[in-house]
Amino acid sequence: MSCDERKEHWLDCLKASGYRLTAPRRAVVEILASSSRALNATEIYDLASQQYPSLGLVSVYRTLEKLEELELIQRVHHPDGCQAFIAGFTGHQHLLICRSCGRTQFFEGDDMQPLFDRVTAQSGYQISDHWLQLFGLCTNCQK
Amino acid sequence: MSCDERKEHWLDCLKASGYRLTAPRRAVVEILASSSRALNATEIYDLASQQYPSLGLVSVYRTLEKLEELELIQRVHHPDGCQAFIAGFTGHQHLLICRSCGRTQFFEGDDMQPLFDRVTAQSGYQISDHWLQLFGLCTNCQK
DNA sequence: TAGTAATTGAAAATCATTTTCAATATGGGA
DNA sequence: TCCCATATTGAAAATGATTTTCAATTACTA
Repeated sequence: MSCDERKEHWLDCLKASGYRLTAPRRAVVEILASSSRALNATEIYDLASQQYPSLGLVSVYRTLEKLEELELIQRVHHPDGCQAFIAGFTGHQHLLICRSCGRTQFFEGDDMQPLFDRVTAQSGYQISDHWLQLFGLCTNCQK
Repeated sequence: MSCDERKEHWLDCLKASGYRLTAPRRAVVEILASSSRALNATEIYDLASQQYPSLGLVSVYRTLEKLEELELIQRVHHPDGCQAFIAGFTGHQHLLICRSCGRTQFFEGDDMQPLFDRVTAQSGYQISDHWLQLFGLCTNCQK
């Protein structure tokens, strides 16, 4: 899915959920759908303001709220600050984050089920959700 | 390691790193070393104030900073708010957190190395750190 | 025990987020 | 196409968490 396709998909989802397609929402979607690193509200505001100067920071927060509710974006928790968001198009995914440039991508080949089963057997917990992120240096930043 | 042993261990570590053992630090260590759920600065402040009323919230923040630096505690990121801390005595560990009561424990039996190797092969990233948390219901809260 | 430097708590400053509210703009229906 | 109900907006104020500043205090070494 290209950035443009993703953007259209997000706008479709917003609309399908009864939300109006407004200029502030388009501006936020535009930025976040095409970012390869997690951005927080202020960063999105700064970037989107360049194209749409009258944008308010509050609208960024409100749009993030809706995109998260629709599971179109997910929260990224860095070891220190949190509250950044990255696009994710099939609900929950596992992240691989570059410590140096912030580039973020998803990875596969990780079936967590065997681990969940082992932990359930050991602890008795009923596991409903999980959270996995890897940090490192991307190929560019290793040079 | 019992709570008391953990507490003594933390105080030893602080001392060994050149930090002074003061009443506010003892109060924070007392609370956090014996908590089975992650607590944030305010929660620690409220609990510790009961025993040591003149404690300042700022000292809680400063003590958390040092305990984290010494890797005696680790940050817990809930899907929503973050910034809570839990005791962890061998550096980084994987958490299992009850969504209902907040009880937090560590789990084992999860060798992440094969996964890291697969992801490295696929992505070229040099993986240096990771972050794994499971959420669910503990045996008590399933009733 | 004395002296000094680390540490303290209160207050102010800062920063992120949420709430309030009157003005505006979207999109369904005439 | 135009109207209108109402969702949405941005500004400002309120809130909440964290950090900084600073003079007073305290821990610990010599």
